Amino acid sequence: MRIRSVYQRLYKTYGPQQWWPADSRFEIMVGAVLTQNTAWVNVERAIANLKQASALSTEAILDSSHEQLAEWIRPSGYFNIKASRLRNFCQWYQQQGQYDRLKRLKTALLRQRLLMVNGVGPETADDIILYAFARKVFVIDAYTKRIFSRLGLSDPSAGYESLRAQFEKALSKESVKTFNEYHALIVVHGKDVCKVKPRCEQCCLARVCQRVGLD
DNA sequence: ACCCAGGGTCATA
DNA sequence: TATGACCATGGG
Repeated sequence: MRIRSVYQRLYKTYGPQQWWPADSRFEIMVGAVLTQNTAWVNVERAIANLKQASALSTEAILDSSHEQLAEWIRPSGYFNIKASRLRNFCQWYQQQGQYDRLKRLKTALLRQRLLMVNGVGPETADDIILYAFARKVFVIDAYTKRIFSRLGLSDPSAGYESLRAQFEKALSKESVKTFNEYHALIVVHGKDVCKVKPRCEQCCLARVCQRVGLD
């Protein structure tokens, strides 16, 4: 499996990323929702607003009005829809008994429950499961699809679940720490190897291969 | 001015 | 099942 050798190369080149950047598990979960299709620096501003208002908790978020919540998270974009999603998530989190209760669930069941929340899709759920619950799920994002498809290691038309299964099989003997670092390395340095989305297949492929050390 | 960022939902075919 | 529209801010 070359999925493992790509990891070795990335880790050796860039070192540990120490993810997820947050002060608490709840902050990770909030960040996972707010970062949907959004630059992280904007999420940081939104989270800073919540902290300054002492609103980074399920209670404060559930007690606030839609307008107030939307105003706090405005810098992260899509603020109306994300205000609803955050509220949905907090309702669910409260109802499920928060971390201490949820941590008892097996990974597959935890994932299934997370996906029931309107506003939490596969990637957001897996961010939460991996970084807040420290379970071995591999988060598939746009860079992962792009890079591995250009390396010829995955089918370009492969869906989320299929890719996830492929990675999790290849990394089944690895630790949670490896899952953690691998996704972080792809997100932080993925744009390094392939800056633009468009199709400079040749140059992108060449750069990816060079960085990652495959022929 | 244009493109994109640590996506997801819903309607349509 | 697979696209497309939509959400919306901020940096390059």
